[in-house]
Amino acid sequence: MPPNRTDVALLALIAAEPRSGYDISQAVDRQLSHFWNESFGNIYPRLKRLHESGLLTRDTQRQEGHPERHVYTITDEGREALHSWFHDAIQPQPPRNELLLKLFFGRLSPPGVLTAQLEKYRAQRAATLAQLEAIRDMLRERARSHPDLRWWLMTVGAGIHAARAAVEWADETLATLEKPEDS
Amino acid sequence: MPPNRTDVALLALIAAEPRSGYDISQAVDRQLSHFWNESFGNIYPRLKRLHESGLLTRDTQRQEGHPERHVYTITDEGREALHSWFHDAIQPQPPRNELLLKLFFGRLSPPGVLTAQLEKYRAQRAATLAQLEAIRDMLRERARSHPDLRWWLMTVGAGIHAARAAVEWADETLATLEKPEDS
DNA sequence: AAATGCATGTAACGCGTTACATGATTTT
DNA sequence: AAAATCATGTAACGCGTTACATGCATTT
Repeated sequence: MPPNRTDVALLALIAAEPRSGYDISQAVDRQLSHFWNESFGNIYPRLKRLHESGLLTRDTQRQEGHPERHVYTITDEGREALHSWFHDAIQPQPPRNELLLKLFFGRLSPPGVLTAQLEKYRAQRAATLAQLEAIRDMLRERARSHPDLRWWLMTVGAGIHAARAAVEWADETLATLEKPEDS
Repeated sequence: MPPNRTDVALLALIAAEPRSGYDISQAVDRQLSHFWNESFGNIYPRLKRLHESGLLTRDTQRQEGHPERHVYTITDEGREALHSWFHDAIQPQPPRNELLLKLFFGRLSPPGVLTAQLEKYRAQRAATLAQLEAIRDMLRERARSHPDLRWWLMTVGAGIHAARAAVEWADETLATLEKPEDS
């Protein structure tokens, strides 16, 4: 039985360095958020299960005043599972693009509404593009000799290409909407 | 309470023309599959609920030899719900891109594996691109005066832009992987 | 004879989110 | 004094998928 997607994400994060549930949540939000997400209520039970099935070990750190901190480390068995995941075929997530759904049925829409939706979308994607370009530049400067640099640049690059394409498409589409129907 | 995403998709499909559950499943697979999906086991219970809450009417057609066919039509209340959905802000689906997850942790991967994954992805996206371009050309020819043409071309255009960007990114990334680590 | 298509639905399950619950420390 | 941060977890729920269940008509 292939491990589920949350499990492998947790395994990879912990394989890179030992972490607690809280650490993982932070790391996802700070470093993976443009292509991955995990919710609190899912992380903790999953870590528990991974620990129980021997893919992780747990180290409880007691600190005065603070609640206990459970730091997880990957085991050899966990590393094996991680390695086989890298080989596994990628399971594409079923597409659900609500903007495209609205556009497809655009004829049924009240006039003007979809133009507004598209403009908002365009703005969001342009903002993402700028943000990712800034991250890319920052990485090239400050992480010049980090062993993960090339891998990080790849994922940022994916976001940049996608965002750029989205902005171009939105502009093209908005231009079409301005023209009369019989163009 | 805003209707859920499956409900609005069903409403839109039925607003465009009255359909049965089976018809909907077909239409989704044939026309929306590159940006939307619906599963059988979800469509039927949802239609039932939409009917019960008055957004759809149901017309039962009996045919000899065949099981009954339940054709749904949208009501005024349903049309209202649909209109307000067009105004609603788009709920972005939380990102989960497994390929990027693998790449981000690429340093932990057995050598060569990610190159193979990327090549496969590149091939898939290139195939999608060709397919969408064919659909676009076909639409421009055969649906020249269809009132939905412009809307359909927009969604196809989104797919084309996205696929093209994906192929370009994959090529760029594969080129990086061929170079030695210290490039 | 077997496979495919038409046609409808239910049951069980997995996954993940949101809200709930708690409480100290540090910053504003 | 209030808000944010650190830190862990549980409970309830919603959503959607897969598998189950049925059966005729048509095509191969």
